[in-house]
Amino acid sequence: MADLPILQFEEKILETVEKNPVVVIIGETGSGKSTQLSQILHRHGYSKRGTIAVTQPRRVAAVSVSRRVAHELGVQLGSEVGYAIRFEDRTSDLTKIKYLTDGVLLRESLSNPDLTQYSVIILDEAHERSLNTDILLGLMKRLVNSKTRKSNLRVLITSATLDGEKVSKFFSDCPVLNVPGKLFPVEIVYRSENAPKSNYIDLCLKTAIDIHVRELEGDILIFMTGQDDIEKLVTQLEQRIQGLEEGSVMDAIVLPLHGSLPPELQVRVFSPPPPNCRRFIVATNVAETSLTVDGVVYVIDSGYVKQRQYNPASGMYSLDVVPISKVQANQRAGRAGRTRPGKCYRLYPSIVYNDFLDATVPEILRSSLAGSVLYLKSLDLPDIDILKFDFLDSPSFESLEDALKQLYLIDAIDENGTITSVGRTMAELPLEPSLSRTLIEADKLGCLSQALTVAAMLSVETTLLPGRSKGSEKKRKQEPVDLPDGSGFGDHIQLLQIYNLWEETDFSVDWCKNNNLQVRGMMFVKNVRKQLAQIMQKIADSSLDGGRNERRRDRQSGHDYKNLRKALCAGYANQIGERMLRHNGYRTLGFKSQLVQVHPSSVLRADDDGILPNYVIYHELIATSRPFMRNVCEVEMAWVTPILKKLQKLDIRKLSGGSSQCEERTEGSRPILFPKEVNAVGSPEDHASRIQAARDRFLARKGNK
DNA sequence: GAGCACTGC
Repeated sequence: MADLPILQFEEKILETVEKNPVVVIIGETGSGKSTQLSQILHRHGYSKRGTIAVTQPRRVAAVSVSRRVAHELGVQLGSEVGYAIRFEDRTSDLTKIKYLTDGVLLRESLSNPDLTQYSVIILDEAHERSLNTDILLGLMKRLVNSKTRKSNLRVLITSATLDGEKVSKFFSDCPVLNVPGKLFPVEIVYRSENAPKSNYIDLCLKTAIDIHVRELEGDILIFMTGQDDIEKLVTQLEQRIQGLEEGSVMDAIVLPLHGSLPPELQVRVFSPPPPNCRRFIVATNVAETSLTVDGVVYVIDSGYVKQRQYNPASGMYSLDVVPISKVQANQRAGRAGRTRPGKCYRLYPSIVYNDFLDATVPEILRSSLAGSVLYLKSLDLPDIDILKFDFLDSPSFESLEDALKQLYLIDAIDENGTITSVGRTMAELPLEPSLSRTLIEADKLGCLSQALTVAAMLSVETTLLPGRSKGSEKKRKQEPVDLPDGSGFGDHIQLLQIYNLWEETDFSVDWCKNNNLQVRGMMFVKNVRKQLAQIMQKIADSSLDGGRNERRRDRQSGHDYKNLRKALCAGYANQIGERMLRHNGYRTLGFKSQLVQVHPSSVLRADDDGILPNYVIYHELIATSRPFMRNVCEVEMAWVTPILKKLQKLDIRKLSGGSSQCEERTEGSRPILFPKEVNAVGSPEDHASRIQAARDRFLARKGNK
């Protein structure tokens, strides 16, 4: 600890923080910023008039860093030093340094907008630009300029080299302090411009084998885009390694590493290799920030990453392979220099690197903003127009208006854009707006218990069902599992039935395993459901122990889950599909109609003539090979009609509080015009150009600083 | 008849 670079800057940091409400700290990896900044301020009395908060984008980081700090200070975790993450608050009245996820801090500011309990707020890893961090940045700016909060708040923001100036500018040119890191030098090897074009998996393979044959010992970390490519490369690497002449090179093992890998296989990368054996770790960007693998000396960087993007014009998500940013490329390279000098092989020429964006396009420019806009509306910030909220990178009008329309259709805001009482209740729930609206409706219709289960299952859905790797596919076919089928009504109902069966086994771990369900995922669902139930308890009309009655009612009414489906229809009023005549394609209803299909993984059942229901609600639209509705549920026309009437009344001018499109809006000194016609299109073909346009806007703004 | 990177309340 004594030799951490940041400690040499203690005086300078204190002096700067003393004089300035906001300070940006550029701290490279190994600088010790995450553990030391809070302690420096604590030592010098900043914790006397309030707690020092340090936010982290990830739960594991909040826990592990606070543990380190408690250890360094020689105190019990949970006393002077503690942490707070969802489901776990290990702080007490004694706590002076509190590590928390940025999501938890956002929840806290919902009940105490001035955050008066804190004397200092440190936003750590702000350069990752998570959606939550970006909203916090905007809130912090209001807070330090606020006249109501007199208590002298200090805000520290840690960022990456390439982005510090921008953050400083956002906070009225606040000072920027540079703290060097403690990484070993990493030699960067670019691909030659004249090298022949080649498939990137082949390139990875060739480069990795070259390193193995020519270079000294040390593990190799290879950054790929996804599970498929990883599996292909792993197989090919294993074959090539077997083909090498025995004794000519050291032994080698190849390990895949990605998010959907079962935890027990993930941890393999943390156990050291046998002696005289090189490890090839083939990873997605989990290995960039979330997981740190020791022993890596060589990094191979494909230059690509898979990113999820939202297109507000079509309401559709897509998952695209895009070039990484310079910040990301440097982060990847840094993984080679943690224990000794290393090498990073970039599979692209340096001119390609120079063309990368400085920083990754922030999440706030790539997401549906309904939840965030509802959150901001519920804060009741004085004199605030949501379309003019001061973001570090403002989302497009189109994206904000899309959010407003969605919120209007599910009754969270009225026709003037004002938050409703339903909307306020929704904001209290840690769910996406469609699901929180479903819970409120379900409460009215007497099926809250069921809706709680569906909402909980859907909010962890991705980690739940078995991986789709070929191995497990085979396994599943050999011993077919007997999961319920949603009685033909669709996926929401299936999720409910699965949970109910699990509950009947008294939440048995073995039952999960036998049915190919991820144990940790299911446990998380149970926790989420409990948390949601507690929040609903405070506001619910009906009592919650009615779960059994609900089920009995459903049995009596022939298992049609009518009330639940009706509640879902209210929650997903902005996500309804109407079947086309004579075939099973659907058209989405709403302000931007799309032609879509039910995702093949759905359990929605066709009738005897092979015809699907006339109306369905869907959880999300995802464009892969074609536009699909994922997670659908049958609804009835009678429930849809009133929604269509409401849709016709929609007036975006009123909704956005008078500021319609085409209004001039200044950003810095340069006015930006948003032409009306951008909203008129929305076919999937537009999508690529739309993402490009978003990137261009982002670049233009950066160039304008 | 397709398949999805990573987080978080």
